[in-house]
Amino acid sequence: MNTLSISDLAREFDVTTRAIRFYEEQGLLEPERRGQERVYTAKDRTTLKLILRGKRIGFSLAECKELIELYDPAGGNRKQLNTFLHKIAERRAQLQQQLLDIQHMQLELDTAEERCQEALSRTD
Amino acid sequence: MNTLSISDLAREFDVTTRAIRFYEEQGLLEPERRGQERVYTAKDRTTLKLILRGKRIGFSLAECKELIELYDPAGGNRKQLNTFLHKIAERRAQLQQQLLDIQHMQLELDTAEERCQEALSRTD
DNA sequence: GCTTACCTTGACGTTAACGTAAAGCTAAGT
DNA sequence: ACTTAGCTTTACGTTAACGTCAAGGTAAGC
Repeated sequence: MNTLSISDLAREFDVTTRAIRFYEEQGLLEPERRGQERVYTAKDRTTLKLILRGKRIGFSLAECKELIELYDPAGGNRKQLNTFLHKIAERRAQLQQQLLDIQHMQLELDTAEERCQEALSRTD
Repeated sequence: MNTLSISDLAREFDVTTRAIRFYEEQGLLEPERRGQERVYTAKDRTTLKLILRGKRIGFSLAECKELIELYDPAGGNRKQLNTFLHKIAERRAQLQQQLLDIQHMQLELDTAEERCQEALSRTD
């Protein structure tokens, strides 16, 4: 029986136990109980991984929840799947824009650095 | 005299006038006044563009302010420039991770979609 | 039996980035 | 004179995602 405690999970993914309980409170996780302690399985661990991945991409917890529910009930609802594929497409577009923005800034910072170094060299 | 009103700017960049005033309140913008009305120049417009670009990348307003100050005083401080190049590097790494995360999800959603379509085809 | 470590719930606090009235000035059109 | 449109400041409200006590239960080791 490969089960995990809440702090096992917290350590592994570098989040606080408070955060994990919060995800449960929001309905993203439902671990079993041994007495009143939470017991996490490999599936819960996968779910948490999904949550954190979703967050990194910029999804809200509510959106992460939708994402998770997409995997659970053996795929009942086709419409939700499409709306979510749409959301992912949006994120990709946003990522593309971010890439452009960063490249833009990089260029401007490069010239700023040049000006700065020129000014410094004149001080010598 | 190519000057802009606050709602000109708001329209052009699709932000509210409240947001623009907030940026000023936080010290990111300092437009001139005609009477008590704000008057924006092309330079202010560029600054706002920088702010919004910074935000898209994920910088906080405080960080955006640092960014702006990098261009202003004819480049005085070498140290700040380096710390900011560092921050940009961090954002690029984060972007890379986001790309990976999105690819990951895309794969998983692809298989989820397959399962879903299988299930649907069996219903026929 | 006492300490230590880890777990629980409950509830209030926090931060960023604005939203949203409230209350009023001003210039333009009718 | 009246309405409309756009501008102003002041100030309280909002949302997400936790942080941070408070107060206590439990199991292990000495």
